[in-house]
Amino acid sequence: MSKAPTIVDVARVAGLSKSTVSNVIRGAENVGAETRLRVQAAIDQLGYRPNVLARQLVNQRSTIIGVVTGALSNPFHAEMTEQIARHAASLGYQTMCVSEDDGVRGLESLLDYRSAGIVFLSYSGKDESIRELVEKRVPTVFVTCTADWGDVVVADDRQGGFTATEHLISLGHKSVAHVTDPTTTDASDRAREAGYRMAMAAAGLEPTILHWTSSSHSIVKDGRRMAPEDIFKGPERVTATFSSNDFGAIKILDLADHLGISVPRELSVVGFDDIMTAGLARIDLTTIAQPQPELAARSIAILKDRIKGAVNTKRVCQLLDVKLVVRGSTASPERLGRVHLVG
Amino acid sequence: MSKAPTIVDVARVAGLSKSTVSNVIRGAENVGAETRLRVQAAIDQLGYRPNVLARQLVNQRSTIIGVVTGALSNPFHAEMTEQIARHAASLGYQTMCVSEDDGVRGLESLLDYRSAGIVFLSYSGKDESIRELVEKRVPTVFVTCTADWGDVVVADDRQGGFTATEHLISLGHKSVAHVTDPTTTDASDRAREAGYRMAMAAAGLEPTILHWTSSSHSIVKDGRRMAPEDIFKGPERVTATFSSNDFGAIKILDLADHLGISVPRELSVVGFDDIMTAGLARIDLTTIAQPQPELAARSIAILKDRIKGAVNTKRVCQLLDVKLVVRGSTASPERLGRVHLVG
DNA sequence: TTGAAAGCGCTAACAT
DNA sequence: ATGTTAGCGCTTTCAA
Repeated sequence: MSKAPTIVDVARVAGLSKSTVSNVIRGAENVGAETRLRVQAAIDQLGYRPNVLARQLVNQRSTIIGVVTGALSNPFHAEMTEQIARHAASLGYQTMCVSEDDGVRGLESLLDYRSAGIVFLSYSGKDESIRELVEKRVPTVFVTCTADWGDVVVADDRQGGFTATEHLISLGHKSVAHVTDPTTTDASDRAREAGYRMAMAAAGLEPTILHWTSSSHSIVKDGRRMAPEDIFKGPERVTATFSSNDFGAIKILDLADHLGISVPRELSVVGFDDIMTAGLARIDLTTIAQPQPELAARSIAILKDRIKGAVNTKRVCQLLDVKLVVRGSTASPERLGRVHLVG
Repeated sequence: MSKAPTIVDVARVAGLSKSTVSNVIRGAENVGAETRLRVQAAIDQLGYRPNVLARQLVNQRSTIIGVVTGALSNPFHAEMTEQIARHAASLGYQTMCVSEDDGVRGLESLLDYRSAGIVFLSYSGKDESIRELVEKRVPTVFVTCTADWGDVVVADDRQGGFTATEHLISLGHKSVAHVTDPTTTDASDRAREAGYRMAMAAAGLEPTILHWTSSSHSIVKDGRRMAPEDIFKGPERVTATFSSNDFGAIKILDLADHLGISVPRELSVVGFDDIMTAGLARIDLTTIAQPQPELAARSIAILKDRIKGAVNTKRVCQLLDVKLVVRGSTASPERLGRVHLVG
C-alpha cells in the first residue's frame, strides 16, 4: 500500500482541477451537478479523506474544542466532561481535555492547536494570566463557573445555596456550616456560599465556613485549624453542613462515619451537583441537582454559534434552574437531651 | 497588535536564515553557541511560538495521544484517563479522548489528526474494523484490555479473579456468582472471569454467571432472565458475588440495599479496580486493587518508545500484580438455620 | 462553472 | 556552521 491519496489524486482521477475538488469537498455552491458526481466517484474510488493537518494550516484553525477542567476524580467533572465531549462530537468537533492543574501550559497547548473554542469547566479563575492569553483569541464559554469575559452557562448557584441552607434551617438546625475547598473554589462555589450566607442571615443565624486542608486530620473552621471531632462533637458542635459539591459532601459523610457520628441523627449533610454516587442507597445524599445535560448542551451550542461567526454578539449568560433533592442525609437536629436517651 | 510572528520574522530579527532558526528550535546539533543565543534573543523579543499546525503538516504527525475509553461515568475510566493525561502531558503530549461508544468515528478523528499514538483503555474490542483502521499506522497500547496486535499493559486479571473468588470460597461460600456487563466486556473482564472459573473448578463448585441487562429490574443468570430478588433470596440463592469491576460491585451493593438484603451478612460482594468510592466507609467494598498509576505510566512510556522509533521491536506485554483488599463487604455466609433466629 | 497560482509556516535535504 | 530551496496538502482569490 502506498501513501494516502491527496486532493490532487482525486482531481486527476476525476479529470478536474484540485480547486474544483476542493469546492466539492467543502460543499461550495458553484459546482455543476454532474461535476459533483464525478468528484464524489473519484473520492469513493480512492477512499480519499481530506488531510486535516493541511486544512488546519491554511485555515489557522482546528475543529478541536478544548476543555479545561479540574480533577476527573471528582465525578461531577467526569460526568460533565463526558457530556460535553458527546455534544461536541455530534457537531463534528473533537475535544481535548487539559487539567486546570496544568495551569498555563495546558492552555497554551489548546492555543497552539488553534482550538475552535474553549470550555472552562468549574474553573477557579485563580490564574489571571489565563485571561490575557485567551481573551479575544478564541471563543470561550464558562460552565459551572463565571468570568466577566466570555459566555457563561451556570445553574442558579446562589438560589441552590439558599435552598439547601433553607432546607436545613427549616429542619430546625441552628448551627449550619458551609463546607468548601479553597484550593478549587470557582465562581459557582462562591455563589453557593453567597446563597448560604443569605439564608443564614435571613434566619438570623451566624455563618460558619469550613475549609478542607491538605490533611484529613484537620479542617479550618472560620479561619482556625481544628480537629474534625472538635467541630462535629461537643457542645458548640455543627449539626448540619452544606457542601459546595457532592464530592465534598461525601467526604463529610465519610468523615462522620469514621468519627462514629450518625447521619442524619447527629449531623445533616447536603451536597450540590447530584452526581451518580449521591443517589446510591448507602450514600443517600440530599443535594441540589444541576441539569448536567442541559449545561453541556448549551455550552457547546453557544460555542458553535460563536465559531460560526457571531463574534460581535453580546455576551451570553444563561442561568439554569436547580432542584432540591431530599434524601436521607438530612433530618431535624437531635435534641441535646435525647443524646443520652438514645446513646 | 498584528499577526503572530513566524519563523521568518525571527530569522530577520536575528539576521539569519530560517533554517538556522529552525535548527535552533528543534535543538539540532549543528549550530554555533553564539548563533543559538542570537536566535533565542530574537525569539524572546518577538514572543515567538512555533506554529504547531505548520509543523504537523510537514511532519504528518501531531503530538496528540488519542485515548479511546468507555464511559467516564465509570470512575475507573475517569481515574485512569486522568493519570494517562498527566503522564502524557509530562512528556509533552496532549491527549484527545474519544468514547468507545463513538465507534469508528472517534477513531477516525484520532487518525485524521495523525495522533502520535493511541491508548485503548478497557477496550471491548467488539469492533473488528478498528484493527485494520489502526494497525501499522500508529503505535497502539492496550491498557486494562488485550489484543494480539499492539502492546499491552494489564494487571494480572486472571490471578485477580482467582484470588477474589478464592477469598469468597475460603469464607465458606458455595454459591458464588460472577457479575459482568456483556455490553462492555473487555479482554480483562474475560480474564477475570477465567480466574473465577478456575477457582470455582478447583473447589469443585459450579460457576454461575450474572449479566446486567438494560433494565434494573432483571438480571440474566446463566442465560435466563430473572428478577434480582429471585437470584439473591430463596433457597437456591447466590450468597456471594465477584463483579468484574467496582462499578458493577457497587451496583450490586445498591441492589442489595434496595432489596433489603444485608451485606455481608446475607450477601458478600467483591469488586475489582479499587476505585476511590470503594474505600468509603459506607461502601467499604472488598476488591482487587489495580496499580492505576503504574498502568498509566507504563502505557505512556511504551508509547513514547514506539513513537521515538522502536518500531521493529517485539510486542510488549506487561503484567502487573494486583492485590486483594479485604474490607467489610465480605464475610462467611449466614447459615440457613440462622436466618430465622436473626430475622 | 472551472482552472491556475499563490500562499499557510514549517522541516529537511542539499548546497555552500 | 549557515543558507537555499523544495515541498507538506489544502484553501482561496483571481482569471478564463
